[in-house]
Amino acid sequence: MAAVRLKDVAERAGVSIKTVSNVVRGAPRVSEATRSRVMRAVDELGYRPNPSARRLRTGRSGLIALVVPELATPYFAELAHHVRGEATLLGLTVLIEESLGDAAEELRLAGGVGASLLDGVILSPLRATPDELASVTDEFPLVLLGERTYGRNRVVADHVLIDNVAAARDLTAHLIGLGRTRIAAVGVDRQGSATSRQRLEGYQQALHAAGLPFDPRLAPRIEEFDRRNGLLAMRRLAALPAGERPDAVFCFSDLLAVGAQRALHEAGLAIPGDVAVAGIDGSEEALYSTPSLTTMVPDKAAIASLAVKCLAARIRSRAPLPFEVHVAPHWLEVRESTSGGRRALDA
Amino acid sequence: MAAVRLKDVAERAGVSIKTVSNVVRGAPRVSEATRSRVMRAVDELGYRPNPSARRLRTGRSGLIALVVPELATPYFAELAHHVRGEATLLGLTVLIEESLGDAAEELRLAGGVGASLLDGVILSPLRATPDELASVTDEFPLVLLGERTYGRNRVVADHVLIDNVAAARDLTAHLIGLGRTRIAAVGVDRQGSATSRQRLEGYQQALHAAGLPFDPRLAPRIEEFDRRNGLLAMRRLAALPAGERPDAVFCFSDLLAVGAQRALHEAGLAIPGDVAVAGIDGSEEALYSTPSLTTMVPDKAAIASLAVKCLAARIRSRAPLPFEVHVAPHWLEVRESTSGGRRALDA
DNA sequence: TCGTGGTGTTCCAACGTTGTAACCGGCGTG
DNA sequence: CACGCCGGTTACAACGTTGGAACACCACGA
Repeated sequence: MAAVRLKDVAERAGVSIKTVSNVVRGAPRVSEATRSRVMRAVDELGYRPNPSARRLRTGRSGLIALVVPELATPYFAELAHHVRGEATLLGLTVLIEESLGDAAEELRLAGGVGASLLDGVILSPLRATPDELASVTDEFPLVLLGERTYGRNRVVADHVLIDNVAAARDLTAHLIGLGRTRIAAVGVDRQGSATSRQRLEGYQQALHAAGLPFDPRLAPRIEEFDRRNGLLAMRRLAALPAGERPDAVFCFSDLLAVGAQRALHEAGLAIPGDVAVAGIDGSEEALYSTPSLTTMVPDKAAIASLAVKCLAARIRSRAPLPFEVHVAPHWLEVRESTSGGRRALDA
Repeated sequence: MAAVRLKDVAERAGVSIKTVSNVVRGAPRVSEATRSRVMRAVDELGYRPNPSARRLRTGRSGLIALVVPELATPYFAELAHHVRGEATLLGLTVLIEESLGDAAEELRLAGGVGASLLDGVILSPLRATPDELASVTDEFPLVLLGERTYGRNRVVADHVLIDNVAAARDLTAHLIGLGRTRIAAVGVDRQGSATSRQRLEGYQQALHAAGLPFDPRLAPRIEEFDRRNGLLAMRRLAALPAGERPDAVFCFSDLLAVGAQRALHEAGLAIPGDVAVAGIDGSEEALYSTPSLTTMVPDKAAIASLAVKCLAARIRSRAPLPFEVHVAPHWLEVRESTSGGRRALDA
């Protein structure tokens, strides 16, 4: 608490308030003598600048928000972890918000909540469309994760993403490479989110390249990317007549894959003997599941780093920069759920 | 960004700034006529109060922090989710911080970071001792999760916790009730955190009540409550000579249990046939693991609710209230990892 | 000796809000 | 009819900080 103000420090050091302000902000034009004298007074009194006053005066709060659909989703929790770390490096504080998959809430949060509380927002949109978000983006620094403009040519905001189509294509190709021919895709959502569409696209490309037909029955619709939906979808797939049952499942998230594994376990089907399973996210949960889960890993550290740096740059320059699209790397981790066997993890 | 101020609204409504302020704050002494006129102006201009200015004037920011060791831990992610929900109900915004298990960082964050940014803090301490935290607590609203004073009689802060000793005792008793006699405890940490000590205590109480000896070799020391430590600890336990190997494992977290299950899987031991496994946390991951994991569930919603309400009360009353200790309920979920079988989840 | 220029410091005002006190008008009461 | 009271409104100052202009000081060259 200790309401130590610039004024107190100034009196102690025998200089004016403004000089103390100059020192603590690291402004130039301060002699070494006064600087050290002021710093000593700062340390002795334990002065900490008042963020509200600073914000009121400068219009900058040093506060950014990360908006994710759901914090308890491992992927977003891990991402939040990385974003926080990256932001701390840049002297920014991160406010984490949940949209809970509500489009209106996403739009509200994209605009900066209490507007003048935040300098900028990193948003992982689930329902809100690029067009809707475009209205915010001229006035307020906003970086989008994993979305991309469709339909129109113009980019409406900064984007950081992985190549979802390629990731899905490569993962499907991996399953095809195992000799599987009836490959299901679990993750086509009813609302038609961009992520879902892109992964379906990659999946279809891989099927097509291998001369395999696309069977809509193997691409059931789901509501959310969570364990429960994976479980329910896989139960239905496992219940298909013998010849029509899939021999591999490409899940659009690790959580879906974990749910699918559970359904296969209940149905008494072997993984990968009867059905191979793969996910996307690179969550630690996937590594430790039984069997360990093959997954396509987005480089979360890179995504976080690019997003924070991009946002920081946009905040710094008030002038409207052209929007950028950054693509983060991804890679495949092949594990027991597609390769079989029982290896010790190197943990 | 639409810098609409009280002044703008006042001009539009033809009243003074202060009257507008009174209206938006819901202060009494405003006639219905002016109230509606002002509200209309507010809506038309899209006025949003400036949090920084408000905070500067009132000393309240409506911002609280939740400090957890690690966001990517499912338990804390779920807890954060609940805390956010509860705080939103009370009109508070939550800033989520990670201490990364560093005592100094915990102390710094307990003090409110930039002090004057936050109204209060909910801290889940891992390393910092109650005595260290006591220095903060007189000056700054602080609620602790899951710690409790030891050694001294005085309570140094508000606490919200579950009865860890009882939870551990009941869970161990459950394992004993299955007829197991060599029950390992995975979760004794080197730093001797309060949580770890309390759970060990409950474990020992249950052993004692059943007339079973305490074998220190079955209570290996670990570093963290994560999957990796569970894996490594269980590997060592599984490598014990036949007669000394445990036939059940009580893990102090679900993550440890998941790691332990993985080690048993690698060692070719059956769960629960050879070794029964149980955890604490009630994470969703535990429900979907293979086999599904018996776990002691802390009522996270209750913990979050109690913590937020307690903190809000302390913030409201500047006067030093006596410290309170709230105990949240917990219950046992018995699943395949101790009961055997293969049931369909009712999801 | 006086300017000149640069360097270091101070003074003033303002950011948007709210608490306090003062103000105004109308009503009920003596 | 005068007075006091109270509901409703306004004026003013202050919260802690920083940008800009003004100011003092020193060394230097004219």
